[in-house]
Amino acid sequence: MLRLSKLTDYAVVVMARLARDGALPHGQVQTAPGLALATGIAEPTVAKVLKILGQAGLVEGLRGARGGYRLTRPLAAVPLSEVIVAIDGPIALTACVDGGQGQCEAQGICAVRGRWDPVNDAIRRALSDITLADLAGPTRCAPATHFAQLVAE
Amino acid sequence: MLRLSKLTDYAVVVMARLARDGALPHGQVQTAPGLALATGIAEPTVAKVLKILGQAGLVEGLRGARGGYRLTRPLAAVPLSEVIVAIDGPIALTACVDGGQGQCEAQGICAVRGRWDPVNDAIRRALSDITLADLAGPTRCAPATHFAQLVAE
DNA sequence: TTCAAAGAGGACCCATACGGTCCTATTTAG
DNA sequence: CTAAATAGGACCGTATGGGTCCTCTTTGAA
Repeated sequence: MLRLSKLTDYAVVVMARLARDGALPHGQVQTAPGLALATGIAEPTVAKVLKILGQAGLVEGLRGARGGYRLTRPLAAVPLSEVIVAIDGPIALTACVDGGQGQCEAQGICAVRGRWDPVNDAIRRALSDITLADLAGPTRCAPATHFAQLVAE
Repeated sequence: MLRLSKLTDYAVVVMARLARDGALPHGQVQTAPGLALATGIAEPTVAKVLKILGQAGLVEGLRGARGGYRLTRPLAAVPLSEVIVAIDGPIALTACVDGGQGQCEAQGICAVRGRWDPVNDAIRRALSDITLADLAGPTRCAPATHFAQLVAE
């Protein structure tokens, strides 16, 4: 089954939740424990995902008390491919295209050598054309600057 | 790293080799040991791949002495997606789209529920538009009905 | 008629990768 | 000064899949 890792799935859910709760660029922040509660994902896992997303620059972490995370870009500006690369690493369907380092032992007789590139490009293109906004759908709630929105959870 | 299984990679190589050596529909057959030698892939692994491809109807196995395998369709009529499905199973990037059976524990609060379908469709479309002929490249040798072609290997 | 060569169909083992957890250090608001 | 939160690791158990092997069936040829 060609599938992406669970962590990537979690990352999409978490980022969608950040947007929904108003943790937009230069907005308020959302804590990892809070996101865990809101998404139903275990808290250490949420923390791990957010740390990785932070290293990739997709979210911004504010340390200290009253710290938390917020997006660095609106969801519509984040292609899905970028999240996958951040969590899973480069998108390359076969090992033999990862640069010249891992020399394939059968390269002398391999009939398809170098021909996977169009396939990888097609996949990357498909995943780049979809943004997290497409996955998250319309934000049902206005940015939760209203207290009523918060307690309604 | 979003990648397909090694077995799928092997399958493409083996099928490309079948075509190259003239094991076309209604043509001569090619044995698993012979293909292993020709491709550099271990013989039990080649046999395993061919058995799976046979179940999927992508190759035809002829039993008995002088038996072997041949393609059931020319490479240009085999989309890459079909090989991936045969070896890896259905193409679905996340678990939550595999029908209703594996109910996601967070389905009540999941913000992206049901929105992965366009992503999966895009991937499937990209992989369906590429045929094995694209991956194998031009067949350098004419179908090996000439004995000279065979011994030249 | 017998034998050898080849596919069909499983069962099985093991290494790797990944999910998941936890620990410690650092930062910062109150 | 303390509590709350992120940052950055280390660590472990399990599940998946790659790879091998064994047995049975089929079939051409001696």
